[in-house]
Amino acid sequence: MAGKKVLIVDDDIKTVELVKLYLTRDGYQVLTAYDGIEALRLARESRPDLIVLDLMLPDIDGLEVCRILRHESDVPIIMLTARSTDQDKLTGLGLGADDYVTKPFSPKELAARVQAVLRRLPRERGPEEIKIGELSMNFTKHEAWFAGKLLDLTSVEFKLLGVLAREPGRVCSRTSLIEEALGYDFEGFDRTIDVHILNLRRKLELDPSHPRYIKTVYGVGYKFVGGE
Amino acid sequence: MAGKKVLIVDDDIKTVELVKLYLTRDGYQVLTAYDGIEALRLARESRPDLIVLDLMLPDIDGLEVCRILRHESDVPIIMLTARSTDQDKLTGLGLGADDYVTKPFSPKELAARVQAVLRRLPRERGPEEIKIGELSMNFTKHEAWFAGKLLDLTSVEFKLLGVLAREPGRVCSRTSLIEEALGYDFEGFDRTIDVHILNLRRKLELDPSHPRYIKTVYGVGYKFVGGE
DNA sequence: TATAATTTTTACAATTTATTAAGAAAAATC
DNA sequence: GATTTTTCTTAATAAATTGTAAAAATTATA
Repeated sequence: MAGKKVLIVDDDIKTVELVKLYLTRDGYQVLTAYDGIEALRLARESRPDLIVLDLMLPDIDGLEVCRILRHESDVPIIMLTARSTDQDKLTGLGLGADDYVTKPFSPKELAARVQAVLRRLPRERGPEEIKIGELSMNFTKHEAWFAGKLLDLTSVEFKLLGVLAREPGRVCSRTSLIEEALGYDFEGFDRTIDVHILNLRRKLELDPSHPRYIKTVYGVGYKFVGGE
Repeated sequence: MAGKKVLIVDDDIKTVELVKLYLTRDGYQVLTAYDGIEALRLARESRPDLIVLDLMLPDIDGLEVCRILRHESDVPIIMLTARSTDQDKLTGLGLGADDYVTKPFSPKELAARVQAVLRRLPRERGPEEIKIGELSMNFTKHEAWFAGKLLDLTSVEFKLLGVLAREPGRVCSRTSLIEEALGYDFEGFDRTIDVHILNLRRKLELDPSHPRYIKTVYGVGYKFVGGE
């Protein structure tokens, strides 16, 4: 596998260079940014596999950058914080960073953590690409293709289709779809799923009223089938 | 079905009380412990159906408690951990907790996870696919095939056939069929089963008036036989 | 802040399934 | 063979589930 891309964001050039040195030595492809704006631009453009993000940045707060990125992708983030007390505040905020490292840190330790976070990814996320019949989904690119065409899905639709398509044929109850696609903390109703299913069908079924791919199992839930 | 027993172990009274409130509201019977010793004693004595276990405990470490319990039973355990990084260490240790929840958590989310873990238990116990003679049933796909053809069953018919076919030859009374297929809270009449059996026979018997597979045991109930 | 996009809720229609009831048929009992 | 009990079958009704459109709420973006 070609070296994975890591984006380092910190306003201190020395820190950036030091970390870059270590990560490059470990075979990573390293991108750097010195402020939040640049970080967001690079993150969107180059789609790094991991981001090391400092809390204190000259323009946008690191917190804010983290929050924005979290809404756009699942890219793992390691937060650099000044004091260990900050860490608790951060975890409290439920930002969903994958790890926290307290400054000052040894670059070696950070490199080890980068490796650790990247190593556990595939286990947690499943394959990053699947194909079932005419459907193919790429989870790193966040793209779904059907019958040769790129589908324009919202993020909820994408997640929902992902859950269904990862196990073709398996019936998923609305409850399990909510847990897996919307999260355990979702507080809404079952029927929300119906509407998303309806919208999905409109986007990928030739005849949405007589679906060939996203099937209803009356009284149980929904399932995705290859279209046989 | 009577509420299942859940044991909550945490040294923080507020956390325990909050979780207890939510689980009680969901119909669970809740036991509580504030240290490892007490947790072990209660687990052995009361045999809860699930344990919510904090990692940090005043006397014995939560890790140790988990390890000990794992040697004594298969009771599902949900671990509460301080930071997501701890989770990896734990999974790495192969402790075999059934789920991990990072603090701070929403009590609602934890309640949902408790329910999810308990729900998937029975499915894990019974096989998800069975074959008896010409009949095969796949419970995750919710499909029943007979003589090479996919049967178009309603969800009650599917459940009914599942109960019968999981133990071929065993006679099931209408009462037990109702309990297992329609649920303990069903308030209707025995005769409902007769109609479902009739409909099932029409779907899988060559000659529904002279059934070869779904047999009537006069005065007792019904049974499924391989067709010998 | 205003605007657009997305997500969720609501409400009602359409559909499917479950249940009941009641007479006919079959089996057991006397 | 008549009687009683149990099961089978049909058909009408009730109940539950799903589909759909549109409004409301939320969230992202300019």
